[in-house]
Amino acid sequence: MRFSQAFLPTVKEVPKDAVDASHVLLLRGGYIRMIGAGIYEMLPLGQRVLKKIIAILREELDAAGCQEVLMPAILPASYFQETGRWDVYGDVLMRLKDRKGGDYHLAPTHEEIITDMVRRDVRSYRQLPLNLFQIQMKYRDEPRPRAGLMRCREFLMKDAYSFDVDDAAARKSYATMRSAYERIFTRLGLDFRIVEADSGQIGGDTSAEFQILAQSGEDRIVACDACDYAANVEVAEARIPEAEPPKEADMKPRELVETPGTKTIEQVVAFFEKEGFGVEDVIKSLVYVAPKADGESEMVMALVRGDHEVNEVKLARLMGVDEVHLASDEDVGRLLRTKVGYVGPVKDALPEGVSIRVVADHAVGSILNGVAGATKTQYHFRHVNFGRDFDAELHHLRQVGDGDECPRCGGTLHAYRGIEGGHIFILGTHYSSKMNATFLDDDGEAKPFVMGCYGIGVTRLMAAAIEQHHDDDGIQWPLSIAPYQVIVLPLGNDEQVAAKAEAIYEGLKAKGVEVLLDDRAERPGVKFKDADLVGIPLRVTIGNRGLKNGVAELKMRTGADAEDVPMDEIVEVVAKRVRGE
RNA sequence: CGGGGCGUAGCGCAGUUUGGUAGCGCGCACGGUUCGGGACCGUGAGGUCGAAGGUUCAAAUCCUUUCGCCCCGACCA
Repeated sequence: MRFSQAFLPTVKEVPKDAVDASHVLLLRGGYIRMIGAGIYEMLPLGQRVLKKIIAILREELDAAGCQEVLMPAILPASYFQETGRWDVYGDVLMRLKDRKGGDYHLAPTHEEIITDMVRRDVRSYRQLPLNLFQIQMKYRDEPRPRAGLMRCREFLMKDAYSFDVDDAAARKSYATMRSAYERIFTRLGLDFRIVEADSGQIGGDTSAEFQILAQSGEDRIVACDACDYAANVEVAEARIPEAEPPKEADMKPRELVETPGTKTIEQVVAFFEKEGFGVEDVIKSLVYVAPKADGESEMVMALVRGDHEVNEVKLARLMGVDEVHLASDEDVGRLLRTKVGYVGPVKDALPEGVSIRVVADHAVGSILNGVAGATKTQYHFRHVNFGRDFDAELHHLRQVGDGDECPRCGGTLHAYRGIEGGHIFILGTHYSSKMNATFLDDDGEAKPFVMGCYGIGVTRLMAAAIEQHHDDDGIQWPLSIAPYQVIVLPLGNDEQVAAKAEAIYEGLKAKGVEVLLDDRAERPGVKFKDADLVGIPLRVTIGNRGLKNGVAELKMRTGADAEDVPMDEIVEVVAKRVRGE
């Protein structure tokens, strides 16, 4: 492609609304343009990158035995009504009506449709296993689209769905997809971790996220430095340190202390620190509301050490609900007759007749002579002990963080930020049983398909790759997904230089290399800046200087230095480099 | 949904407090000089100031309503 003919509008100034590196560089580099919140156009360069990613996906999925299908983006409401997601999805679903007033929506994901597709035509175990995938736009009215392609309302997604006869077979499909994903992410040039994760609304018991490590990632994960344990902090566990429970003999008498103006842990610590108490002596008591499916809700008191945070996903699992949220000041006042900030678990201090479930993190069980709220506004207790002063169910309840011990091997966990690039699930019969999708097994019985689903956010990967591969000057595409592999820069207006560049351009094209020739009548500085911004992996520069010595300059986008290559070898050298030789 | 910010030329912004002929930089077009890290000089095109209503002799500027975008939080296969 000739730069002079390319629709490749690069921009010098940073667009006002872009913050993250990938967003800024995709806009500046002429890859995408925004049309509305979370809605983008792909310009030619962006489309080329997408096609590269898609090609890798297709190759690896085909190799894994998957078959590609295409499903409608616009769906009648009936399918999501069958599984209840018409209601569950709430405002995230882009709903619309046709001229007759019928309910439709844009597909945020396709489990129902694929299940329907399979139940129509698959009747026998002999037709299984089956793994179907699609690559297409999906639609979610996100509460907050952000960061360019990172979180969009319309986004390109690859989803695969497996159908098996039983759990064992489903696990096999899952394992196959897991290794296919490892190959895919590796080929995309991404530094990633496979982490244990919460399955969320989609259901199912086994799932893993493919997290792309990046400072700007929305997710927080931990990974062990000694074994391959890695998990999203939502579900991460840490080894419980072998701590002696407090001995009766060491317990001091509990005392009520007036502590005005100490609503936060920080204030409590400041108040008690001259007496030798630290933040790890404080018992943080938080009241949560767990809304049950039947509309009722239960209150629960969750205890963690002062320097720890409650893991709300784990708390919700513990309570058997989808989610929990902190109780409002009013809720707390009504139940415990105290202000938020002075809540505590001490039994004797709770208002008469009040009973509340109390759950605590293991670390709370081993605090000796701790500090806790007195369930009385402006008061705390000192010398509070588990067992003597309060009871609680001990669980893994806190958020795991950097420096915690690995639950598997005792190694050290490190914290990272990640971008969720893929998520694979074993769904079981969650959808198939609701939708009465069954096959006849070899014993002659009708059984629901055992399903799995496997998603990759294609447009998001494009952004994630940039988050991981850029510098101050621009993008540094991995060779496997770069829009062009090589950019040829003739400098100055020397006709011989132009002719030489032309020859190299043609030579590379003839060898199947994807080349961009910057034949614009621009000054050298402009061409260099644009080449760096756009992020083409290999750069061949031809100038007067080199021409005199019979050499072209070859530079990797990621490298610091350029090397001189004899003019008559440059095509072959570059072609080899592109082939990875 | 809560908090904050912003809509003025293709892009980035000033002008709004204190109403009075809409400006700057980049980009774009033309001419000239220049040519290895976003050159310089000259000329020029380009704006119903997000939209609607109101106040006023007069509104980018004041008032009301409304739409959109960004950031933080809540939320999120």
